[in-house]
Amino acid sequence: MKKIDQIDRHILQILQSDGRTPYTEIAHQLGVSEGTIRSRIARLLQDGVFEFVIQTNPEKLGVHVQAIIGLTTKLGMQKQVAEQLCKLDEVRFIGAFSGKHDLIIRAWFYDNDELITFVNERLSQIEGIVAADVSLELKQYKDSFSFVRDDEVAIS
Amino acid sequence: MKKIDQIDRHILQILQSDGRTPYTEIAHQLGVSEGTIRSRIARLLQDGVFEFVIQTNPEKLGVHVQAIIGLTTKLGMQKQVAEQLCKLDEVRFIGAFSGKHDLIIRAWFYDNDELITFVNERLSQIEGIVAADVSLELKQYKDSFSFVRDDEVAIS
DNA sequence: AACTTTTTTGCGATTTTCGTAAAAAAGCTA
DNA sequence: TAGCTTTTTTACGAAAATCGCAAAAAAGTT
Repeated sequence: MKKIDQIDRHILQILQSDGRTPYTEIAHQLGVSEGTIRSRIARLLQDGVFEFVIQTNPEKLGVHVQAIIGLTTKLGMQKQVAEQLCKLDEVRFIGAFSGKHDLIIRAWFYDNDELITFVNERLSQIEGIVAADVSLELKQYKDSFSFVRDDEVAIS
Repeated sequence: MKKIDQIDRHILQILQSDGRTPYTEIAHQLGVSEGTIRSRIARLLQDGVFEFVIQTNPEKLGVHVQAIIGLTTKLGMQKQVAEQLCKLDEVRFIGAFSGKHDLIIRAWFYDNDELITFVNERLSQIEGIVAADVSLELKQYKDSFSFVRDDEVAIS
């Protein structure tokens, strides 16, 4: 995989604020040709550096309840539990962690009922989960998923 | 704000797997005109239902360390702490929660040194943080941020 | 049923993307 | 460093997508 340079970072920075910016526009901003932007984006996608996606606003879709759940798993069953969890649409994040909990997941629900049902019926049926520590999200202050720091892009 | 219907959900579902799908292509898949897709997307963006963004792969950008940190804040200072944290580029998620921790944040770093520096120098300088409980991410199984369940989109 | 409002469609003009070959730049070797 | 190879950028016509907007259709109201 080729090294990512300043031009690449600049492209990523522009796309993280609007993933649909035309290549011609990016080219104009960076002072290079459209073809350059095109081939670089193709390479970055090829190398799996980034993907074009959308970020939906949960509230606007009626998703009023989000939770972070710390899970304790039976020794040796962590991977298997994670794989089961991956299948669930309500679960948006799953990670293995050092610390109090073996797995930490983040999930979203239309309402409290759905959350309760999830914990009582869905989680309890997954073999290998020993304990679940639920934290209800009361307010979200920030949520981003693209990592190109402003100070890493030279101002041109 | 207008109600979101099946066509809107279908549009969102397509865009969540490729945020750069041409409107003509979406129109073709749904059997409506390009103009319909265009006006609906304009409305959804207008209403703040979703945004076009990119998702970067942390590892590919040299971000090898991610952590979830549970924070305990001094009573009445939670909002103020959250606002300070928002300014930090390393912090990708901040939420207020019920449960053991008042705030839970997720942050990313190039290496362990940066994480240590973050906890010791950055966090410690924020007025109102009483305790920080760090969990290191060992492996990520899933991470998505668009909520349109497959079963909510009628197969056409 | 008649009227109003909203949504969809159609289509030409404009803009963007795509394919590709030539030019330029960057690397490499002796 | 000159000469050669590989990679990247540029240029530009063809194809495709987006845009602007007016007419038609559909949905909602009284």
